[in-house]
Amino acid sequence: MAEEKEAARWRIIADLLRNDVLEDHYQPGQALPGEAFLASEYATSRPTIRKAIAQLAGEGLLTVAHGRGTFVRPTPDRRLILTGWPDHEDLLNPAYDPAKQGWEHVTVPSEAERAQSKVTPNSALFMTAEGSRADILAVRRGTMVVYRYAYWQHTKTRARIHLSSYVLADQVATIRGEGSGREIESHVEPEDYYAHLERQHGPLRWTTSVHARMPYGETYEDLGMEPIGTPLLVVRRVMLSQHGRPLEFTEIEAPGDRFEAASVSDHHTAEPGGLAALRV
Amino acid sequence: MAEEKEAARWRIIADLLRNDVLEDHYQPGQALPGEAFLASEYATSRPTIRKAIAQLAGEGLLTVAHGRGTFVRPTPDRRLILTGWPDHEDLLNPAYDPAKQGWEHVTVPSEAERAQSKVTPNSALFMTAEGSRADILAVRRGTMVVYRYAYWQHTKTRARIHLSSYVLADQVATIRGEGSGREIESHVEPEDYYAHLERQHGPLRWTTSVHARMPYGETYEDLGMEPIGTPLLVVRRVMLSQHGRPLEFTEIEAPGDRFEAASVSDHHTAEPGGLAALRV
DNA sequence: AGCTATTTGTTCGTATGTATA
DNA sequence: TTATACATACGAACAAATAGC
Repeated sequence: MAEEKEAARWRIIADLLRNDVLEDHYQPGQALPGEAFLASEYATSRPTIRKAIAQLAGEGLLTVAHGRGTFVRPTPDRRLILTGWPDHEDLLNPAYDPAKQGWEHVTVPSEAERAQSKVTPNSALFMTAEGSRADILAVRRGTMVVYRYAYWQHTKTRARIHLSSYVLADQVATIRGEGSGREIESHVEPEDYYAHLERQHGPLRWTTSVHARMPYGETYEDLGMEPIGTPLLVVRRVMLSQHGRPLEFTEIEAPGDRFEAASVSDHHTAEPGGLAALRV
Repeated sequence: MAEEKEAARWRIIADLLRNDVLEDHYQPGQALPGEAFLASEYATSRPTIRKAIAQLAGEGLLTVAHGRGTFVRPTPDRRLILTGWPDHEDLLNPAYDPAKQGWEHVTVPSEAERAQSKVTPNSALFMTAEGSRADILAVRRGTMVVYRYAYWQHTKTRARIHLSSYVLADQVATIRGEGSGREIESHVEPEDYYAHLERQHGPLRWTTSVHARMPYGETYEDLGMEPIGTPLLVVRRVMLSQHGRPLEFTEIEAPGDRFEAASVSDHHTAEPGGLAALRV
């Protein structure tokens, strides 16, 4: 017969605490007993209690606040990011006003630090495509693209998102030479990117994808996320020529606990209430 | 002027190690030096190193294996879950064969444990709606629904997903009485749920939503996920009557590092290669 | 404003257990 | 079997953030 190998103590305690949280033994927002109290309660040491709490925080169930206590994490309603709408706007167009969807531009902490940088929100920067950017646009690494970005904040809920866009550079500019000797002559203004691409390649096709990953680095602060236990939702919309060639893609990064992506089969009926959702 | 408050040592080390990983200083799959070595390398203690490593594991960058070492987590290609297709099949229909999409039924660890349970995959169980299930179907908690579930495994990649479905019980059965004295007379077989609902309420409308959360409990084992640092991708497809009344919804839970949800604007062109994607 | 009590955060040393090669 | 690696656990001390007076 199989020996009953007992689980680690911190795991047992985590299971007990998780049960208490899921069974509404503690209400959302409510503080748990202090670590010292729990340690004596479960006849163990503080490090063991902390390990159990860290586990539940990583599962998104608890939030730990230095000097204040440990709390059951409230689960806010998720705002909608509506995909698959018939019309596709250039959200990174400098002339685009997010206010009509209930959003406003914001400056995030990491931007404030590098204020002297060359890149600024909604400006267009020529750079080389690397990694997944190159893959999505189906070009070699090193191919030139135009990068634009912005941070938006939802006016009511103050939830933030990060938007970025990559346009194949040779679609909007003439590039001479190679490497560092490259010369770029832009002949399309960022205000006209989408109109220009549609004239050149229309009718356009679009694909949308949604995935999730764990955030790291400055993303937490920039998007005002919980430092642990919250995934990052990534929505990508790719513009394709009628022959299937990728021309541009827009990426939205949003805190996974505050947003969901949704689509409806019928666009003529039942628009979810007014400014509630972001259409992308 | 602002005092430079130094970050915690484990945080500094985590930043350094993260840089090494992201800069491909260590290759995916490669082992990092042992904890003891790193501790002496950074002139600190093993617990501090472990804290830094735990942070990066939570960010999905490292995988720690007991007795083997710490490794850079390989990022597998994500399989597609294609949403918004014109046809909507009942994936929980006992007659539905997942093999035609390249999948097979599997029994997961938590099922094996409760083998004597009344619920079995692809059987229909009458139960009461609670929490988000009730919200999605827009019914009061306690309203009866029919619950079905299954676990599928992708034949090639062995990636697993969890499917479940909830049908409003009064659509497929007659319910007499209240509470525990309730009597249920089912007059539609699970094989005919979708056809029956379409006859009663067609033409149908559909919405799809995608969100992410952190998994907990047995989900890790059941879906064969990394125990930390991987979000759970949740895809929900809701069947609505033409008047907007929710009748059923299907939910897919998938490991966030191995799946993404995608949709295309044009269904007539460029189906992504054969059996590659799950259409939902 | 300052002081104090409370609570979580960081770090170390140390010991022992368990999985893997 | 042995060596190596990670896992668990305890105790202790001090730092830092917060709340209340």
